[in-house]
Amino acid sequence: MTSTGRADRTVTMREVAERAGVSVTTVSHVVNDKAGARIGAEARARVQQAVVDLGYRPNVLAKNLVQGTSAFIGLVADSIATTPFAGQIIRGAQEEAWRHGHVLLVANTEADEAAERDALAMMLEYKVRGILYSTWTHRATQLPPALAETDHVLVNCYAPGTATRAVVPDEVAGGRSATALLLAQGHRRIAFVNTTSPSPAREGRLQGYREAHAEAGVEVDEALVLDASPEQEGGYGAAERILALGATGVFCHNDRVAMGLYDALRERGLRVPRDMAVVGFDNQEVIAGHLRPPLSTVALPHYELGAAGVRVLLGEQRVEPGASLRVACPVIPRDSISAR
Amino acid sequence: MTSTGRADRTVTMREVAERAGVSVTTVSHVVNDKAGARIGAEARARVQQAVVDLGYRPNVLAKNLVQGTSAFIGLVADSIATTPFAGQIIRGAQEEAWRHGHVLLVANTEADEAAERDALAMMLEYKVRGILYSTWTHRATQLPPALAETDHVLVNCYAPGTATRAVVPDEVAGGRSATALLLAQGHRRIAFVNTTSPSPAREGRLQGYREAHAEAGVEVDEALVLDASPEQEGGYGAAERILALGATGVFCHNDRVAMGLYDALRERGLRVPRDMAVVGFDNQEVIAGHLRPPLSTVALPHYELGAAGVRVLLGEQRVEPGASLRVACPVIPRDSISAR
DNA sequence: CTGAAAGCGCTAACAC
DNA sequence: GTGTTAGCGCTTTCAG
Repeated sequence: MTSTGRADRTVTMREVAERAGVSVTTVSHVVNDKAGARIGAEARARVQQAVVDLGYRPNVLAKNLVQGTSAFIGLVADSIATTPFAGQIIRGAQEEAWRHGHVLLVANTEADEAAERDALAMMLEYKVRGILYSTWTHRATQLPPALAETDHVLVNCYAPGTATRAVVPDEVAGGRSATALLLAQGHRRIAFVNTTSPSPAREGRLQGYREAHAEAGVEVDEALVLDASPEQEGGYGAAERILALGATGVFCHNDRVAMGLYDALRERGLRVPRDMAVVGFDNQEVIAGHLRPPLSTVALPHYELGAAGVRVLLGEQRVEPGASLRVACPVIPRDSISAR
Repeated sequence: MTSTGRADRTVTMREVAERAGVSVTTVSHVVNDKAGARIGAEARARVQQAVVDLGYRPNVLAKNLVQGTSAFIGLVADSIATTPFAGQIIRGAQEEAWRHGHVLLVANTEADEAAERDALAMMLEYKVRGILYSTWTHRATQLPPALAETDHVLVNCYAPGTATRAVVPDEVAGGRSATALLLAQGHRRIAFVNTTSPSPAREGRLQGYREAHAEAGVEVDEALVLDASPEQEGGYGAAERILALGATGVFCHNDRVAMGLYDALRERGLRVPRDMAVVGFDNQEVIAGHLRPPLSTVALPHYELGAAGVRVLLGEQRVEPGASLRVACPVIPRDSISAR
């Protein structure tokens, strides 16, 4: 009657014990490969056979209960929609959690306060090991009080003036890399189309832009720094000004802005990179990899943010209370900066 | 000493009972708002006060154990990366699960068999109520054996020749809608840039294209049906052929193809929609909403797929064994089909 | 080497 | 109205 059981009625350890003719203790020992447990080869084999025959699956919930620890890590995200970004954070967190034998409980709040309260309550009731509180876009945030009831770390956001640990992208270094890409090609008049909305990305990338110039010994003409809405429309609309400034290269606040800029340039019969070198930010796959020519950009490390968040939470990676771990933004060079 | 407790050491029901001077049963009754339980107003108040004072959070794991039911629903996804699509399925499933008092356990397998086995094992050990098995792109799939150990439904995929229930997008109706959009504007020579990869999307949308023509009493010139790789590059490359065919409107297999086509048209000095009306598919926000002009398209109902999957799993929505629930693909009209 | 027994935090009869 | 009691499936001393 050896068949991989379909657990209509869930098989318990006691049943395995009975079938193997041993006690539950013995079953527990062999199932968990207990270190200091000396089980006879014969008994062990019988147990293993019974496990297979019955299609036994341990009940983690019961195990957690008796051990007083759960292997849950909660991830609350303010948005999962719109872009692949949140998905990457989830993926990074999930895979890293797994690697450490933990399981991710995901809750999406769409920035709704009630949903957030419910989500946290739920996680606390599941006795999570800790909570990752993440936002879709890098920003400062207020901490919901319930977070204090368990260990937590912020992902892609930070709480100024608190002792909370955070994991965020290194915007400054990213801005520096993006600008350096252009500088390295010999560009000296590099426009920067920054976003209009105040954010760490806005400040950080601008600072990076300045630092890169300083490192290269190039003076920044502040007139080259523009603001535009951080979408295709913004980039499209900025083209005129960029051209008027005599820039030969442009660092765009994000890939969508670059996409809009591409359109505007094309309409004027200008070619990238021959007439204008362009660098984006975000590495939004659907866009950056498929523009003509493919867009050089700097990637936002969402996967890494999620993964690092888990490591910090589990104490695998140390971050001082109140400090932020800055994760590097890798450069993705493509064809928009040098003719081939 | 009324303070919202920070649960360093987790507070149990027994402690609440002691503080309130009642038995655990009473606490259980008031905490769960038990229907047939007559608890004195006085005792109830004392319990509620104790709950607050101690910062008590029920332990769902223990509750699940005794009740023999868990509130977990597993969602295994083959990919969470690349696009926002998987994210939307997750979001739909998560929110619908919540609405029914359930919690989503997410596992990402990146199409890796071992990861998939582990994911299923994990979910089974957590005694999930059922599993949603989803793929990133609509397709036929093989069922991993472990799935048979619990209730399950397929999301965005299907298993031909099995009794498994599935929830998939209605590609045919979607293709029909997209084509009808063009037909309604008076277009009679409508090119269809289909994908080169065999898939339900390829067959379904083509059938929809034909059906729409039939309904409008327009003969289909088969020469108007082209194949191209389902990305920007494919659309860009198809422009020449489309123009040669004398089409006045194009239905693109997806938004990315449409984006590539836009580029090619612009390079030739042609305008959308004046010189060519364009309709996409997928409603990939980052693209469709921000092309110039914004692209009319048909949305893939990923959120709904996830939500419907949960409903089917929980028996809220009936689907015959072996059958597929087809979810409508809503039309998203924008400016790419008629001059304003 | 193996088993008996206690108990994790909670619910659900069933007494009182 | 409220308390007692017996488990849920499992781990873990502690005996044998």
